[in-house]
Amino acid sequence: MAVTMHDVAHRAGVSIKTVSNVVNQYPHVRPETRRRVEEAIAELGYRLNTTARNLRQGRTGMIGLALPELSLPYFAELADSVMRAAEARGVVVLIEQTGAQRDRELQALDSSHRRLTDGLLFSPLALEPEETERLEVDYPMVLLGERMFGPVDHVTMANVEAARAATLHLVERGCRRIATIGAHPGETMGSARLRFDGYRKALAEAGLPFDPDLVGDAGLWHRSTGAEAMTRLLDAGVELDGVFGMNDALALGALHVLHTRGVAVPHDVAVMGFDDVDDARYSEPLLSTIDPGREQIATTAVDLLLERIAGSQVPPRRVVADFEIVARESCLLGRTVH
Amino acid sequence: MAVTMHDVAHRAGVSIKTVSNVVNQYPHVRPETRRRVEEAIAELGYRLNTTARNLRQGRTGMIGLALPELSLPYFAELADSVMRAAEARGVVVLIEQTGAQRDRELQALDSSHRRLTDGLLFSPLALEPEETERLEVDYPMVLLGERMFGPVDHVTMANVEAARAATLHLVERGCRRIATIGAHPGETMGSARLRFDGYRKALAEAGLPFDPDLVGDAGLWHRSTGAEAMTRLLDAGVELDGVFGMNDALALGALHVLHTRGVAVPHDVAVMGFDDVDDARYSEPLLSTIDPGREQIATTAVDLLLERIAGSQVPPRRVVADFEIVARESCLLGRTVH
DNA sequence: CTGTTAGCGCCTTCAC
DNA sequence: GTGAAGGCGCTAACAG
Repeated sequence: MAVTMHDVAHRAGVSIKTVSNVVNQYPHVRPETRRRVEEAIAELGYRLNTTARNLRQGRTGMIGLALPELSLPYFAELADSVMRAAEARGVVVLIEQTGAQRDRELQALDSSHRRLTDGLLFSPLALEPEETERLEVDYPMVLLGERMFGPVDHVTMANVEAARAATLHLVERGCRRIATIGAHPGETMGSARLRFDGYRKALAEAGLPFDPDLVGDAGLWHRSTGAEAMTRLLDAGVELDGVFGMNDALALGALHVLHTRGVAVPHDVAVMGFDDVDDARYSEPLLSTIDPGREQIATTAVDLLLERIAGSQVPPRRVVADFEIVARESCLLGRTVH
Repeated sequence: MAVTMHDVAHRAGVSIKTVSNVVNQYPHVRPETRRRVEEAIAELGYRLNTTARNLRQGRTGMIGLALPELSLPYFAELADSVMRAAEARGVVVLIEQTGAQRDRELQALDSSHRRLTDGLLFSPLALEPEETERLEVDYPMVLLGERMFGPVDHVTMANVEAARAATLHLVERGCRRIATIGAHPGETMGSARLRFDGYRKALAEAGLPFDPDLVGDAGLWHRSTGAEAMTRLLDAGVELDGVFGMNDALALGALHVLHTRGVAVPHDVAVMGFDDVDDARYSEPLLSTIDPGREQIATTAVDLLLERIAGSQVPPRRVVADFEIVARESCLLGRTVH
């Protein structure tokens, strides 16, 4: 069977408690004793039994991460960041996919995984704002994303501000007819609505008129839907010199179409995305975009959750991550007609 | 504190063992007793403590999945399939990223996660074939991918055969000058080499000459590198009427360039990818590709691993998944000059 | 600084 | 068909 602390203690000629002290970095152990124990550990190939520790301590050392889909680049990269942040703090992440389906999101709140984790990072996409009471669960939880505002900690992007900044960035580069792609008409919250609001805000501030003809709807935020929306705009003959894609996939789809149609980017049309997904570093031309602070979101969310797990009872907090404009080729300066 | 079996037993007026029997679907429980226990469970909101069960049973009910990166679409979708397969079998998946770095791959073999999992599904990308002895670990493991052939169970794609089939598919559609993109010159194993071998095999069978000018190298298998390779081929003025991308990202990058250059797909050039990634369903035109049997790979790998965990001592097995040609628009028939 | 004791919540063994 | 006892490997509390 597996080597236990008992075996190590026996071998090192100490008690089991001393072994525990060494393993747990308890400071008051005589160096000589510590050495003997460490030697025994090495010789026996001992490895701590996490399950036993967890049972004893009443925690599992794991946190859950429930997200729509790993195959959506933003979430894959978010998962990456969360795992890194968690690792740095000594906890392990258990990922769960909800497929952005309402019932599976509800299920995640009550799945068997909840018995295996000390808390949950929850990124819902389908739950409705009216269902916030479902978020009143009896375990620590931190919400990610824009979707809900229940009585729990919440880490979110500066959607409005960042979209505004992206649009203004295009204005500063000389754009006067700026289209946006990815709108969800009728939506009252959620990223599409918030980013659209930021876009309009920027136009207003810049003294540019809002033109509904410059708005490209796109339900799913994929390359293909971005390409379709861009195609519709071009086919409609709308005059434009800038495009703000509400995420990078949409913007990349738009870039693709512009290329195909012989529209020079950034010379004729400048393009901004949103998310700073890995792909944006590999496009032609390189896509300018918004870094929404994914790292910060991940580390903050993990920290808030760990505080709750540690027993913090402060009122629900709301953290908005810092964003940054990532200026690349697709909206280089110097494109303006002087 | 949490509700325990003891509480339930007390409430139902039975012993703790009876509760355990009910919870574990033990058949010989009087219906009346079962009902009483189930009632008590519901009333108290009892949930089994998995940690305690795991400690007692000496297993964790979790399996590890170590893969290069979730942000690579193929692996994100593989993770998805593995999680589904595992769920159906009542086990939970713990994902770990290695970044395709040799040291982190080695680390994964010995990380703290190993104490939390009953076994490991390991998909290395950087380890060298000479290092197969590192795979002789003291826990159940199943290898995924082409990279290594150590003394462990291995589930792999039919790389050579599928690449051959993809290339022949282009031949059947009338292609005579078929380029391939994604080659890794000098590689002796790994997907790039195997798929290249399949490509050459198909050419030979079809009686077509192999022309080194039709081979586009690409170290990383991204859209951008695919686009670059395609650009180099076109710029070199090589005559071609078909392209086999060694994965979908490469093929999608090539599609993009062909579009930009005004080359009609599939009319002038037919294109095949490999992997059947989600994106292939959203491109313009839709990308024909190879479904390498990801679902089958996932379910088989999970099954093999669970057999090992259950104690199976049979010699290492090697399973090659079935593949399928997914014919979409990018290589439609009727493009041939008759 | 180190040893002893007593469980964490569950399942297995063996009675009854 | 059900109950009682013991222990999985570890750590918290308290001695010494």
